[in-house]
Amino acid sequence: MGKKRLATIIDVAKSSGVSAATVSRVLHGTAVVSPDTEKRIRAVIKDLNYAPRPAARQLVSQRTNTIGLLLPEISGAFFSPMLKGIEAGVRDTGFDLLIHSTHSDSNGEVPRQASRRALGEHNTDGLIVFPGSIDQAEMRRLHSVGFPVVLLHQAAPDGTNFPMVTVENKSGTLHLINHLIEVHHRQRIVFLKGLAGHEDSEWRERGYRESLEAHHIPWRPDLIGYGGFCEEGAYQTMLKLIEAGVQFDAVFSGDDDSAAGVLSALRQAGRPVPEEVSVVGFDDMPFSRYLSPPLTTVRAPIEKVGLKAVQLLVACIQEKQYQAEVLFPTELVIRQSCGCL
Amino acid sequence: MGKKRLATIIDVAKSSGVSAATVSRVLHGTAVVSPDTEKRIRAVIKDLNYAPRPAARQLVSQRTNTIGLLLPEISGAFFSPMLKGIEAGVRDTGFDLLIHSTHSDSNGEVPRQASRRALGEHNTDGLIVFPGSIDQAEMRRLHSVGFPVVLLHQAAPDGTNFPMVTVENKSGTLHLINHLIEVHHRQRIVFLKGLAGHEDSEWRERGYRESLEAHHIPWRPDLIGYGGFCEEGAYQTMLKLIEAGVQFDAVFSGDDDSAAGVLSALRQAGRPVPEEVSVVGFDDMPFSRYLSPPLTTVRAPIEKVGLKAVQLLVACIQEKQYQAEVLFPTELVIRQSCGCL
DNA sequence: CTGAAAGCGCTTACAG
DNA sequence: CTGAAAGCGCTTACAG
Repeated sequence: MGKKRLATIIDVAKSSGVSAATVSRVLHGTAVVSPDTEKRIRAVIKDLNYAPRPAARQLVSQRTNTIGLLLPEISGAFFSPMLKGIEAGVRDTGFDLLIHSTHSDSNGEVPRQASRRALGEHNTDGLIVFPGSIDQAEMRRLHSVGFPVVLLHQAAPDGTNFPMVTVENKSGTLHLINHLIEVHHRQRIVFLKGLAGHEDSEWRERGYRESLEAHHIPWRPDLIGYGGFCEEGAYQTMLKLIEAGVQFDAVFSGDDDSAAGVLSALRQAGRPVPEEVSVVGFDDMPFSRYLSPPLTTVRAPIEKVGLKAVQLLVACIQEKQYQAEVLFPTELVIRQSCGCL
Repeated sequence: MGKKRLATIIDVAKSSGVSAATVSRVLHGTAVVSPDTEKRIRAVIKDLNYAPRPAARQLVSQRTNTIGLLLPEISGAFFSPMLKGIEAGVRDTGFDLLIHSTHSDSNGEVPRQASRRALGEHNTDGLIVFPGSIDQAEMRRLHSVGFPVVLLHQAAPDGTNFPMVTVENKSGTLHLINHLIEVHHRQRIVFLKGLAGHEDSEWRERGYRESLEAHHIPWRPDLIGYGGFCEEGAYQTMLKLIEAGVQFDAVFSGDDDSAAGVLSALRQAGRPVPEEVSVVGFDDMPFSRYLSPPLTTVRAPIEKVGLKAVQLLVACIQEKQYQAEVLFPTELVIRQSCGCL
């Protein structure tokens, strides 16, 4: 029950009657070892339940074999598949995954200087960075010291050329809005945007505008609202739009989380979907097909984004070739909230 | 742009004209250092962008200052608040968080021997363990070597006394089913369970049975189905029940994820909720209030569970007092899917 | 095929 | 208040 001292490579070496160097060699397959001794050593390793201490390896190899994930906060349905993809990538490549949220602590304190150091060159070999988790100055510093970083759903800031991975937001939205206009003859389409600087939101807004323009539908500022890419924000905004008497026949909520809020507000206001109002989202989350009515949306392969980000980062770390930017294609998923079937 | 060698404590010491020991002292506040030298050292640290290498610290201190999180797979709405709580706890206590999913890799391979070693005594000071991520033999081994572990939503296996944290499943369900029976006069209540061995599911089933018994309602095997605590499983099962002609006037879906599937199936089958069928869930996820109709459910403070788990684990690690078991109270949240309002 | 030795970057008694 | 020295557990040339 008391803590047992962990076996070290020296323990294994002694029990096997060899030197630590030889044990190290069988551990890494880094040199030929006679079959006999190898077998003996492996038996002892198992017997002693020996596992190399990463700390010691890190110190001598100057590599941590660890990837850091930096995020502003953990929330939204989006987060889960993203992490799932990242975790899968990390597992495939044999790296460890260290996670840190730069959000305020549970007492609501803002992060101090110390937290800037939570993840960095001292404890990881590279970083995957969510939008909003570190500022541009830190990104530039990381870039200037040549530290591997890959960006998720955001472009590299000026002065850096970090690779980034995201999804085809603009064309995905374009097809989505085209569908609303061409098939369902919608003309007054609300768009609910995210926070200023939210790049997914910005690209989706561009797709929205381009579709309107292509169909010679005037762009109306009163149809643009803030949804915050979350249920509550979208819900509140829709209630206000309705109360303000804004006329609309469709809503593109920005993403699927907020589509749930939109649907809820419309239901509460007695506006039948899709008969009177079409509602569409973006992402195609697991719950989206189970909304009422089932949500027409754009499928974004978020798990793949996470997986790819790890692969790019590992390529950076290993100084191999890698793509500077990968944009995963998105796909229109037609269900019933738009008015189809 | 090339990789710069990171500053070491020796670099700081030299630039400050002191020894490494003194630098170490100001870093830890572990001894009084003259104000002058301290100020000088701090300036150099900042100037050189020095951060201590955890690997070196770990090696000498024999502590990793990191907590490991072991999970079977990342999915479900449940996961996000749980991780959020864990991350908050870890941040508050100054530990790092290493995450590993024991799920098959992205090629569908089953985990090999190696992955048993992904997280353990060699690279963490303690483990938070999700159900299904490690087997009982490994738990017993961990226990026998005195390694700190806290269990989430599962009881400690025989032969171990690891602390566990979860929520009041049984009484929460009891109140939920009582509400259905007493207020809405439901008599034929479907229960959708999770996988065999899923302890939350088992406790909820007990609460369900106790409520029925207390109201002298016979327990009917044909009303028990498998929902798997996920949208799809619940959806399919409901479709089958309906097709089989099973009579029911309410559904307790097991959790909120599956409630979305139930609602969807019922809608598709043309069974109005809540007029003809009451539907209730468990967890109170962010999306639940936005379902149609808004879901009556039981609020489970999952984020608190995660936070508490970290606190218990840290107490174990620091050999302080800790509770052997913490059960967070749950609370009935009445919305409209049960038939209220 | 194998071992002795140096060294990775830190902390911690031990002296002073 | 401060420094010299040992040592944490490993890997890696260097010899043989």
